[in-house]
Amino acid sequence: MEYFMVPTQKVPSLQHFRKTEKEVIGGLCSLANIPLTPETQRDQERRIRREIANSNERRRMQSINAGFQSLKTLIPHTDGEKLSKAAILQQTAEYIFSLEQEKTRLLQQNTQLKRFIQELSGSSPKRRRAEDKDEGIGSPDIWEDEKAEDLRREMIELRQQLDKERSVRMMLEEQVRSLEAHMYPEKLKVIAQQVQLQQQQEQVRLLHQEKLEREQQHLRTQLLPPPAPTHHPTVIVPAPAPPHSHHINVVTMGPSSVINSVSTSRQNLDTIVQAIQHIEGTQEKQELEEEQRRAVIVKPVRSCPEAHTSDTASDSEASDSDAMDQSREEPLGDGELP
DNA sequence: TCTCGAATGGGTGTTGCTCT
DNA sequence: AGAGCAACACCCATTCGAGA
Repeated sequence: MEYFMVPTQKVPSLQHFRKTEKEVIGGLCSLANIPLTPETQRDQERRIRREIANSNERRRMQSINAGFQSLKTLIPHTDGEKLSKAAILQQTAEYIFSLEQEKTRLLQQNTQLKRFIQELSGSSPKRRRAEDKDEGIGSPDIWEDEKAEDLRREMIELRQQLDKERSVRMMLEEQVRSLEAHMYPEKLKVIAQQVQLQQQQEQVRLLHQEKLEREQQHLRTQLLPPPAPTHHPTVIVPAPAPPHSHHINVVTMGPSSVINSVSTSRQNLDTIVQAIQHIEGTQEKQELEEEQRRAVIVKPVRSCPEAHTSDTASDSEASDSDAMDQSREEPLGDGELP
């Protein structure tokens, strides 16, 4: 209200106005030879008060009109368009309403863009959680996304661990072979070479199978169309565990288990010991120990839940890798970049 | 003293009718 | 069809009295 008030300094002071009015009225009365009786004096004062009130009312109306003009400049309208006071009020209300709707729309857009940026930059779930909390816009979709993100990260960690274990295994096997060459006589070497050959064949088969896997996966990713981007949460459902194969003759290294890594190295040592025992003619005892050894080696593999992601050369490998691929690909499906 | 609502009068545009 | 006119509606400014 005060904002639109007419500046008071431009308006003459009330006392001055009243004094001037009195003087003017008195002068007019004297000019018209009208006697200044008490009644006429009261009428004059009453009229003067009325005039003052009217003047104030005019100023008030002027301030109201100034406010309407200010509103008119704020609302969208064509130049020269005539707008009544009622129209100004109605259009102002409509304009404010549309601005509020626009604000809501922009806020939603901002939220979506922020989420998209977070997915692109791969920010940590904790940070995202904190940011969402700050905005107060947390939704179940975000929590599902975070679950998927966690699973994906866990999968990557397992992969890295697998690579590390593989390198350790190769190193240990190399050490065993060098020790073997130094320690054992020529007779043992033949047997050791046989065992080694068997292991190499096994490794070749492993590598071949891995290669096939990769090719299949590559084909799947090429043939399957990328999932349409959606804001629905992607829930990763673990693939059903394949039936455990009982091919215990082939003992290979589990991909993501330290236990399996140790078992394979131990297997190599056992194989050498077995060869020595074979030379010493303890054939029956060796077979007994062989049975025990296999039991020891196989048990941890079968009991370990991570065996599902194993790269063993068993029949269940394809299913395992499928499960792995499924859980690896799904988080990427929801418009997420690798 | 200020604010507010009602009443009033003037200006302007629209509409319906009549007349030419 | 177009001009003229009365009625009407709308908007606005002003006045006035009541009340906080």
